[in-house]
Amino acid sequence: MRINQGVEWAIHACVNLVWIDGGPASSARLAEFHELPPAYLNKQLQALSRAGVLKSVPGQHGGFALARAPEAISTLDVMQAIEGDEPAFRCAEIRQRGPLPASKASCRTPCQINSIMLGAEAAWRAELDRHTIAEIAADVSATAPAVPERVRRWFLRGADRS
Amino acid sequence: MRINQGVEWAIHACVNLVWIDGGPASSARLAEFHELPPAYLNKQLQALSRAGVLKSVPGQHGGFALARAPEAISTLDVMQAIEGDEPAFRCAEIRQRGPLPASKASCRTPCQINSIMLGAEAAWRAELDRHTIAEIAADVSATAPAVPERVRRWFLRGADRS
DNA sequence: GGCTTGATACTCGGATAAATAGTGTCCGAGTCCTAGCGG
DNA sequence: CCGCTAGGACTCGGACACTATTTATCCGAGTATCAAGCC
Repeated sequence: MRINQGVEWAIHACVNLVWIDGGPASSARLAEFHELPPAYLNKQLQALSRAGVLKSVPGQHGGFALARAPEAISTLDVMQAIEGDEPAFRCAEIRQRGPLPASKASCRTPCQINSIMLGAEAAWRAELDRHTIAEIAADVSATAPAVPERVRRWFLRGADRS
Repeated sequence: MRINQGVEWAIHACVNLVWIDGGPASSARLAEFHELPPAYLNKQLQALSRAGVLKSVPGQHGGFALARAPEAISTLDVMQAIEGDEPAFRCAEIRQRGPLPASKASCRTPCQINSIMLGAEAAWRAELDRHTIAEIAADVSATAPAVPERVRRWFLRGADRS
């Protein structure tokens, strides 16, 4: 089992967007900042756009911008946007197969294994939901106060360069 | 992201082993009970054996048996035996790359994103660790009291048939 | 009759192929900006 | 001088290859069982 690399990329991108005041930045430029493959990052950001986390701005000075306040974007939102909202564990209901299948009456209640797995995933998501993009940005600027301004300048300089 | 199907199979297999009093059952027979590919289930059970959850008994009337009491086997144990113990989220430290890499002083503290992700996974594992094989078996026999005995008979009948 | 010994049937165990999900790339549709043209 | 228009450059967006992981399978090594032969 492995979480998509894109999740990490997307969160970093969102944090960077916070520091440039949510203003639109192109996927190419966001990718350049972390030496990522631009087209693939673009694909991830598209997913975030579809999920309503980001909004895409077409045109020359377009790009991706935060769709709402960073306090209202949790890491879970980003995660689900990229991974999809289907659970990691999918019960195949094998208890209903084989020479001694579970009776239909038994299957009225969901499979215990499934319940446990889904419960654990719920705990996992709840923990992710407790942390927002704004919180991450605040943490970083607490440990390295100069970073946000430097990042902002780098993105603006790029805008000037064009 | 997707959890290995083998996890579900392995837990079902463990529960069945509880009902036949932990006695050894061959992977072929365990597979037959749920219409699973025998060789592949065998592979999963091998992983559990390596992890010390099951013990393998070679020879004619051999198979796999619980290595310890079902109360001492959590769903997390089974999960980690099959999925491995490396975290689902692996930070690539992309903050250290690109034109504006994070300073080494900043990297003294772990990446905030990584911390959040690992914390969420810890919550997930903790939840899985709260449930044991014995608990699942008890739940099933509470909703369908006849099942354990019927399963036990089926496995024993198989032993007789040989 | 009891013990040794060999064959046998069954088990696990790891090495080896298909299928699927993740990773990465490409080019087209659409939009905004800019520069030139006419009024 | 001001408004209109055509062109261009840049953006997202989804369709198309490539790689790694998961899924599935096969055959060999090893062991307990069992039966026959020997003491």
